[in-house]
Amino acid sequence: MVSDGIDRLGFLIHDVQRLMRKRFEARASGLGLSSAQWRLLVRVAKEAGVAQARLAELLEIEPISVSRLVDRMEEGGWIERRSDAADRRVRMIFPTEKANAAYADVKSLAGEVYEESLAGVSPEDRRVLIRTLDTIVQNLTDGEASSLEKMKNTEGAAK
Amino acid sequence: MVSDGIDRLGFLIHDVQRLMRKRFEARASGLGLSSAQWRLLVRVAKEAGVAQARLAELLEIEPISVSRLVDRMEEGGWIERRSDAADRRVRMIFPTEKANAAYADVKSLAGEVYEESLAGVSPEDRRVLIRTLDTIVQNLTDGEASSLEKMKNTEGAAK
DNA sequence: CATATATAATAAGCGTGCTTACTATTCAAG
DNA sequence: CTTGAATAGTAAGCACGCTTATTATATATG
Repeated sequence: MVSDGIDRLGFLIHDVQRLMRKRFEARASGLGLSSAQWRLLVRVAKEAGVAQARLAELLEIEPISVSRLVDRMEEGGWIERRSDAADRRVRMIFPTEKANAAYADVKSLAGEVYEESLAGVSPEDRRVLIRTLDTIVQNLTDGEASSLEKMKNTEGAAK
Repeated sequence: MVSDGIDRLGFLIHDVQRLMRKRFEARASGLGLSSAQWRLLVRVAKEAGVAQARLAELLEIEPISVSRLVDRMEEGGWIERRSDAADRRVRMIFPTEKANAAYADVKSLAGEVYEESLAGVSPEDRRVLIRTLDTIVQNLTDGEASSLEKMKNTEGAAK
């Protein structure tokens, strides 16, 4: 019998994800971006001209989900599709000026939400949280989603 | 400036939630239940006859989401709607035999997924994880979700 | 009684994920 | 060259969350 509340882990993760997304969206709605959209925007801002299939890998969602996300972001003027002369199957995705301008805003918004989330949590506990979540991702990625596990260092590496 | 990877918190939470849900659904698909459905099922199993509005509170989702979830679960033979003679606006939700039988299975399935997720994580780190996630939920619930956060005491209250 | 407000549930429509199936294009093998 | 497999992207349709609006019922008040 666990007295740690491990039996609530799924509920907790679910709640935290939902609450964080909700709060972020409340902030970012002024910019006209959803969390899925800004997630994609960050990738495109860092790697202009990336193909949709590559975005699907990076975001770990299905290509069709990228397709429709890109549809709406193109309508919103955030990104631009261009054909690849070398491989005409490919649509290369570029950020617009508007997108590049919003990138910094969106990062500081996210930082605000993270700080609000972690109010009252000690630096040590924060480290344990991040480390443990990393472990969980690894545990659940190994052996199941065999192909895309190690491209994690595209985001948080810069120090 | 954080060097802890706090800037990845949103990504991590998002990934963990998605991976855990995915793995659970892979397991529970044999039972014909999604994670949203088993979440509701747990509540109904524990409190047969609960009203939909109360379920929305407990699950912290909107009444309309409960309504359509219940639609599908009724079709699937998991739950049953009955009218409340005392208040004809109310639909009381009852688990079927099938649901009660599946309840235990679903709990041990969840336990399996939790253990797989936490492989290699020390008991201390597990405690920190749960405690910190609880804190985050509190931090994000206070002050923003103004309408439905603290009405947990509607339980035994004035009738 | 009559009217106004509150509550329970639902309807309509959107965003974002999924699966399955399709077209267009590229590439490898005969 | 032709055939067939693999890849990039899209279409259709479903699940589950949301917001906003509507219907039915209950309750409070003039």
